[in-house]
Amino acid sequence: MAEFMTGMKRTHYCGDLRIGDVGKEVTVFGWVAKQRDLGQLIFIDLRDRTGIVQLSFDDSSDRDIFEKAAQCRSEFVLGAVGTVMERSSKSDKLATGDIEIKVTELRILGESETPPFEITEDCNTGEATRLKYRYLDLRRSNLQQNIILRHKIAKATRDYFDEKGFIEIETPMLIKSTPEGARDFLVPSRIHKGSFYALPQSPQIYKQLCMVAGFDKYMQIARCFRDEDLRADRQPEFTQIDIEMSYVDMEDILELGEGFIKYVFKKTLDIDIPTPFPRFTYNEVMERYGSDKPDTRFGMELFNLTDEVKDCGFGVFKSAVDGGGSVRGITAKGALKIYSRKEIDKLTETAKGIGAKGMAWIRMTDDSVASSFGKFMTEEEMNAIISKAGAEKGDVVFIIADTNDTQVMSILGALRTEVAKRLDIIPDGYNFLWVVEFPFFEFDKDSGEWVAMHHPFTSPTDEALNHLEGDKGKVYAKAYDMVLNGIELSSGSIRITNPDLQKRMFSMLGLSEEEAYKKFGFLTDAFKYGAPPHGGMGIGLDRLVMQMIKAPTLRDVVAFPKVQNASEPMTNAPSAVDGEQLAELGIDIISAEE
RNA sequence: GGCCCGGUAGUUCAGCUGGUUAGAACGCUAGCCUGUCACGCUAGAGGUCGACGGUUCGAGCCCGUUCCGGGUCGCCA
Repeated sequence: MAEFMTGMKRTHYCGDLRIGDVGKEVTVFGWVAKQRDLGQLIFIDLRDRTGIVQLSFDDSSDRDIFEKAAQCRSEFVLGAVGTVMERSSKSDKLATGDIEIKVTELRILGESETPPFEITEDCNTGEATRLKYRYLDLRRSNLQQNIILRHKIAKATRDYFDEKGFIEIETPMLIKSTPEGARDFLVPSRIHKGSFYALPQSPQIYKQLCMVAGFDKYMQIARCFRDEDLRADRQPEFTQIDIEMSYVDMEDILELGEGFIKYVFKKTLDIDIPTPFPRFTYNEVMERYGSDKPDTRFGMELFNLTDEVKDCGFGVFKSAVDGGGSVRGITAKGALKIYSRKEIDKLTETAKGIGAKGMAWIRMTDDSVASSFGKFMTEEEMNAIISKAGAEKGDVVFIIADTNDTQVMSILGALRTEVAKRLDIIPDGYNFLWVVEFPFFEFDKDSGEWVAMHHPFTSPTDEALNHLEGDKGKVYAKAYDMVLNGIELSSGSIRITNPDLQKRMFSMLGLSEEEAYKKFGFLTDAFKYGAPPHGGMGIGLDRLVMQMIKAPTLRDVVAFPKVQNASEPMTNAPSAVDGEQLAELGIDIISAEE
């Protein structure tokens, strides 16, 4: 039977006790991490969020306490009063290894069934089981440290922006659905049957209205929701450090963002991040890394073979070039041993999986140049390719050709990361960079139309204003992404505040004036009453924490995450609700899709 | 929705070409043990081999379907 803690008051956390505390009478609380019963001597490792301290029990002192200690099992909750003693045999594995508590009063405050997995730092139990018992998983010190670091980062974030004069403003969670971009999570209204709120994908519109309202500098650690499929770095609900400020241009925001990163890394990890961050245009990162969020911790940059092969005898290359596309490649240095023919075939399959029609290759062995297409090439052509590739003995070259240039680059971008992981050549470190000058429009091959790459309030560059209605492929946006080690950490833009320009943008996006007003009228109306120029950004807090501690997945930095099918294994959300609840909301029928 | 990987004791895994009673380690239970700290020793309990169906004299293993988990593509303005 569990006992009451009446009269006990904690004097110390377990992990805080040191040799200097010897002789003190202390009271500690925690969980039994381990009990070792040696017959007439019992040790209990007691754990709380700060660490572990050893309790010792001696048969020759108090018989009742000793028997109680013998009953203790893993994860029992204990309260213990005792004297801090220097250990006769010390442990260098614990921070508290020099001391132990000789217990004079012991209470079992909560018993525990045998837990479904051991609560240890190096627990290798499958994630599914751990997520089902997330509250136990979270007892593990490494996960606790993650969550505590997250708290510190959030605290540092508020401190930084507070110092810079930002005001944290809460924006609503129940908002109007605007079906652009990601899918909204919908919330039915009881009072307005048949109508729905949406959960915010970001506080975008409200923070812009805060600028119109005159708050000048806004920030919020804001929860955001997107009803899209999950990834290791994507959860349907996530937290964004959301920022907006008035009377700024892009430079001001980038500087603020860099300052923020520098501050947070220094405050929480004591790491110096050099600023300013390198800056690349969108076109440059695509050409060099095949990605709009490149990992620059390693090289293996893309090269362009279009000129070298435009007249060659290899039909695949030639027709790609003739069709308006390109032929590009990457060179994997010293990869010959790893990329056997069999491994190349596997990589080809990977490439096909991400949209490649095929993959050409060259293996630079000691005495020959083996390739999948050599027989179609003259020696000069082959030499030109090898020279452009910078390939030497021991290297393997991968080449992709397609009539779609962007496709070629992004496939190689994906292969570049894949190969680097396989070769294990990615060094530790934090490589920040900005990607700027994003194209405003993207040509959608399926529909044959130009579609916006950003939300419709993103400002085009000053230069683009002159030819907005001209070549859409040449219009660039005042948009910027902060990238860290191949992950998009932050995205932002300078907004349109000029009603005429906004009208032009809506019409270019194929939105009629009526439609635009229906969807965003409240914002464009607001801009009629004096809108300061403004811009901002949203920094993914979860991704930032994940990168800072080098966690492989977001689930390691979110206390109660969702799994791949968007459910929550502990509570089994989402779940069916009863008919009465639905009726009250005016939702009578749920029609099955199939 | 597509593709890839996985599911055997509480946990992590092994299980040969389909063949007798499905194993190991840790954990758990009981007993012994005065300086352990991955305590040690002895004994023991613990299994719908994810589920359903099929092939077979015989299925953990082969086939089909399905469920669950992970990754990824689509998707994420």
